[in-house]
Amino acid sequence: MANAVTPVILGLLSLGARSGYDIKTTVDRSTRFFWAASYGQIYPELRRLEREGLVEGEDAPNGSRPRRIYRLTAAGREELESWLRSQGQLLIEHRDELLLRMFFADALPRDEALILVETRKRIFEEVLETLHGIDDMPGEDPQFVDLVLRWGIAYTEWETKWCTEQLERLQGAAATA
Amino acid sequence: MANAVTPVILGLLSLGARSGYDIKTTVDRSTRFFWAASYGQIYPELRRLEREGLVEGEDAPNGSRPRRIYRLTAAGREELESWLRSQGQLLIEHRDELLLRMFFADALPRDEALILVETRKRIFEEVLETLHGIDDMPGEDPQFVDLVLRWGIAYTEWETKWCTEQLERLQGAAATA
DNA sequence: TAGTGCATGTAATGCGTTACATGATTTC
DNA sequence: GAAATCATGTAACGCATTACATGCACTA
Repeated sequence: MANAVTPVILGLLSLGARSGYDIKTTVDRSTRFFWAASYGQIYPELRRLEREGLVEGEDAPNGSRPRRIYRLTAAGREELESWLRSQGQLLIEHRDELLLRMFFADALPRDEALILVETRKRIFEEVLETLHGIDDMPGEDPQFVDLVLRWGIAYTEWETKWCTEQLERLQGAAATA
Repeated sequence: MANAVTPVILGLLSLGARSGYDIKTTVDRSTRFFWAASYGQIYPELRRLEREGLVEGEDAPNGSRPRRIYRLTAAGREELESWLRSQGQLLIEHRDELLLRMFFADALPRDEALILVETRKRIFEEVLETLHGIDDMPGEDPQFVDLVLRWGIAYTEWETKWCTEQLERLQGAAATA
């Protein structure tokens, strides 16, 4: 995989032919929660993948508005499957500024520190609404696409639950202190 | 906050004076799970923060081996607190290649797709061991530092539990199909 | 005395995001 | 007819990682 968008492009095309614009739109509704992608990566990579023979582009203009949809070639599907089966080190990288703030919350008075936990809870509640909105969208998703959406909802619910529990615990401790 | 390491540096110095090397070592045992930092960021930023008067460096060589430890100034503490209290958009960004693979697992035969879930479970079990190792390290942590470590352990346990449940569900579904 | 850990530092590299440019089509 | 959406594309920018350079101190 040449770069970070490569598997996203091959993967999304395995679910159906799409334009670069479609890929970006789909990413923004699905993988962006754990794997983002921008136009600046997608368009150059599509052309590179076509040169390499992993995808095939076809002009499909809407009237005189240009449009090019890509489909996976046999070689592209093989490449995708080989990535899915690969054993190497897989990347997990989180940047979570809310956690970072909680980590240093000892520098604040206790009541203000607790607000940070409340804020985290509120933000995940908002994410949960977004995810339910996606879940309610019409159309059947492939099984594992759906599985990952379930994961997102379950994870987000877990986060809000954790915040609630910790707030109770910390506030309880304050009462008995 | 000028860049991504700034809050980490100010935050860690709020817990005690440290050298750049110490900061990197501490980050690698703590925040790196949700906020990484490299030497290439830390050393230049320490000097910038000193120029700005947010930290104060003092030479503290070990024999003839040079060493410089930094402490937070009053201005630095204010900057940290103001960041902790800031209301703006806070960044949450995940890159999780294991989830990405699960998302596209429909491209594989079912039994191989399930292996991806098993792999995810195994990897989080390994992370859990790492975290227990950190937890077992001697020394008292400040309350919120400890809270975030608890978070890490609880989150990782949740991940393994989720994988176990989904494997059971998916294997059960296969049996009745 | 060889290897590991302590300690600082930077240059090169690689990469992704942001911002901008352009223009057609659909919707209100 | 204005605004939003569809659609493609790239140049500039910012930023973090990687890799390298250097050298002392401790320990097996």
